[in-house]
Amino acid sequence: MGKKTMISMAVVRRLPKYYRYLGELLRNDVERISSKELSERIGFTASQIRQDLNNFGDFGQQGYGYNVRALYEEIGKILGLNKHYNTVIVGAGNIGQAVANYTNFERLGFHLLAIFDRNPKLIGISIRDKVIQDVDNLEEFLKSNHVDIGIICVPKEQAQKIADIFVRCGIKAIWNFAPTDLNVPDDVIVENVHLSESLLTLSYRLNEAELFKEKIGR
Amino acid sequence: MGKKTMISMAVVRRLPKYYRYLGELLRNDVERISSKELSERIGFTASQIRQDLNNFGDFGQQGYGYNVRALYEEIGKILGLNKHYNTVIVGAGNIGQAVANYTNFERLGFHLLAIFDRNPKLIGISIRDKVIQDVDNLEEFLKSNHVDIGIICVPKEQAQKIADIFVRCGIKAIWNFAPTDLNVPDDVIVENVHLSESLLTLSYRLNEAELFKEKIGR
DNA sequence: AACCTATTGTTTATAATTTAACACATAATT
DNA sequence: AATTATGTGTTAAATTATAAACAATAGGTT
Repeated sequence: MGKKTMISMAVVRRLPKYYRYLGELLRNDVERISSKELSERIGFTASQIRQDLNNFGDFGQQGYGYNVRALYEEIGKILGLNKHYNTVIVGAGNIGQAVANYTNFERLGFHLLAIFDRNPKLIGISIRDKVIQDVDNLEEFLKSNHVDIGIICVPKEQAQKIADIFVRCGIKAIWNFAPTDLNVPDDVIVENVHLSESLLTLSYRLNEAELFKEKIGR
Repeated sequence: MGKKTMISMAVVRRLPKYYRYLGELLRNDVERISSKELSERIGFTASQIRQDLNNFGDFGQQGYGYNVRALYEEIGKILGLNKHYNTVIVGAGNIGQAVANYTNFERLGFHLLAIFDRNPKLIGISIRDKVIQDVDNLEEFLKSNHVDIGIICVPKEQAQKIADIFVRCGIKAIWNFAPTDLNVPDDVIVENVHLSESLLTLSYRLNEAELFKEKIGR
């Protein structure tokens, strides 16, 4: 029987939240937890939690629940956190610097190899021991260093060009902060962080009640 | 007949993307567009586009399609972009500064009133003409200034405390960059930007194939 | 040791979301 | 002016996601 059913994105996007909550429980020395109790904390139904976890294995035990440490570690493995990733950031503006400085990523196994920019005023400056390099050297760098994840923090006009370089150099995962949709082959994964879209969603929700009040009014 | 059916989040989260694509079309002097053509560009089905838009009104015309400018403006209104919002940022670290410097938000109508931090080394420094203030003055500031959106960019340990202040001062919308879930009353909207969760999702997807290869193997 | 309780993994039911179908209206064409 | 194309709004069908139900099993208790 061919390939196991792939996991839906709905499930996948909940995994990091499980991981976060289990990490907290672990730090609070909680040894075991039932789907019901986790449900009350995390805000998913107990049923959903059991179903989500069962996509990946039988981690629980009847009458007992889940061992917090074991489950935490299992989900870590599922998320690929048992491995190490090399990353580069392209674009050393505000977002690029923010990402570069977020030391927690390093702790999770995401190692920043280099930072690139095209602004001569930034090239040469150091961020966390990394000298910002000229983006013209990006392709050469990627050819002589193994990079797992390329992080795009340039303005949207330049984002596709950077993505093309990443693809050409064999990078299979792109974390994209530019407010645009990148065009890449099917075997390359793009994860977008679109701040504007998040803000506009907030703005929508802030106005939703009023929006429909008006509609009914007329 | 009571209240109009609320719009599902699935739909709402697509609205900013419509807005973005329509803005691009507008800048390229495209006058009209059909759901089919938009579908090919934006990557949603034509059917979905028509259904999404129809939640808010009859914006199209049979045999013609949608007028790009009119639709762009309509969606802008739906997103609440015909209004003006006052915002404050709490936390002037890397992310706080990145958000503060993102001038595009200003263009969309989100006006930054003030920035707060508790670090004495940051207090007094200016970011885009705003002097970083002591977070101890936050509550007082909020009482004498109308703020629509509170932006939390502090470490997770302090995030709830800031959220409590926001709530106490009547703020109804919080944009949260701290990697934690905030506890607020039902009438307060929280929009999270959880960078770690985004990165872990990417990491998961990068490993998914391998994950199930192993599973089958045993 | 037998029984009761807790809690899982899994199946079944319900709800939400997405896609397809199509009647009908407008625009373009002959 | 009549006819054909296009393309919407809307209803129906299919798919996906979530929640509920429950049999099975381990742990705790008398």
